[in-house]
Amino acid sequence: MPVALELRNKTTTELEPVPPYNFDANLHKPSHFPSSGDIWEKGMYWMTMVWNGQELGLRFENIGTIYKPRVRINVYSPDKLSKEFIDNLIPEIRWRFNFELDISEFCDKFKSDKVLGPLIEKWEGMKPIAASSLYESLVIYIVLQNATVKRTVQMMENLYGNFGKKVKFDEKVLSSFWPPSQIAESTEQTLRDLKLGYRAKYILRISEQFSKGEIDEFALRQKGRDEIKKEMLKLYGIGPASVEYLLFEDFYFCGSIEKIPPWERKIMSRLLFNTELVPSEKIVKFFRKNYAGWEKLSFHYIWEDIFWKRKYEHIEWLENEIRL
DNA sequence: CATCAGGGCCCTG
DNA sequence: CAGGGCCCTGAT
Repeated sequence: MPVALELRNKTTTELEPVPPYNFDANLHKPSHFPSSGDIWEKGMYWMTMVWNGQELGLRFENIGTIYKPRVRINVYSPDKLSKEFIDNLIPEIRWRFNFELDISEFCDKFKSDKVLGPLIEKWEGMKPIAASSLYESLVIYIVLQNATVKRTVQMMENLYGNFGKKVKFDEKVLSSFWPPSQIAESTEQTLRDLKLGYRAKYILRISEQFSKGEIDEFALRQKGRDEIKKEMLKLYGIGPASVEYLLFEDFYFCGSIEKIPPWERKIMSRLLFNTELVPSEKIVKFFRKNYAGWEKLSFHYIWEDIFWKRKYEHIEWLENEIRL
């Protein structure tokens, strides 16, 4: 493992997300698998980012409240960054951490709801957060496929170790992503040796497409849900389950649920119906009936809440559903 | 020891 | 449109 790249230069800025914005519930998603690419503590968040081919370290500090949100952001880099670079970076950060989306209507509408009310009380201002580039998200969804958490983590860390870099900033050493070309110039066998299995082909092809500039993430952000869905399904290795994640977590569409993965189905059956396993349609209908227009975001509140609980207390039945 | 499912997707018939 | 095959790993 090579020594970490030192990011000695620091640029600081302060930004104001659209309220309500819940710093901790947005910068940390306890349901996600652990990664060496970021660290969360209450009120503070560190992560790596590659922007215009430049490795960066980001540190977010909460200096506001839910209703008057304000975030201090340190951008760490090997050398001093130009004003142009920073001016370019800021809107991207605003997008990736979903500073712009206004969910006040959702919070107001359901704050007295029997199920959502108490959760909005706790997590008001929680939204979907991409944090990653589209390319990086696609890689993540591919290593999630047909794998347990442990295996996903293994694949992800193998990729970081082989193609990514370690960067050091603010006393933290974190893994940073690689540019798509890095994998595009690699081989399927190299990826298979990293234990990616049949996913090797998917990641290779998608890396090639991104490296050739065939996918314009910024243009996609301007398009509607159905068009994005159609475009993403064209990608080799991206099917309905991955698209379901993409539409919500990366493009921030908070409505309609179309597909529920098996483990989410089990956990939701338990939470909503106190039954071992109900049909997916029943869960979909529940959300459509009660939270039309906000189905996915509602799901998200229920989902992350149980994983927040899991951080601090042992939940026997849940442990049995999460295969490590 | 063998078998199998797991936070899917592709390909074939 | 259903179903087999695919990588790897740990559980049985």
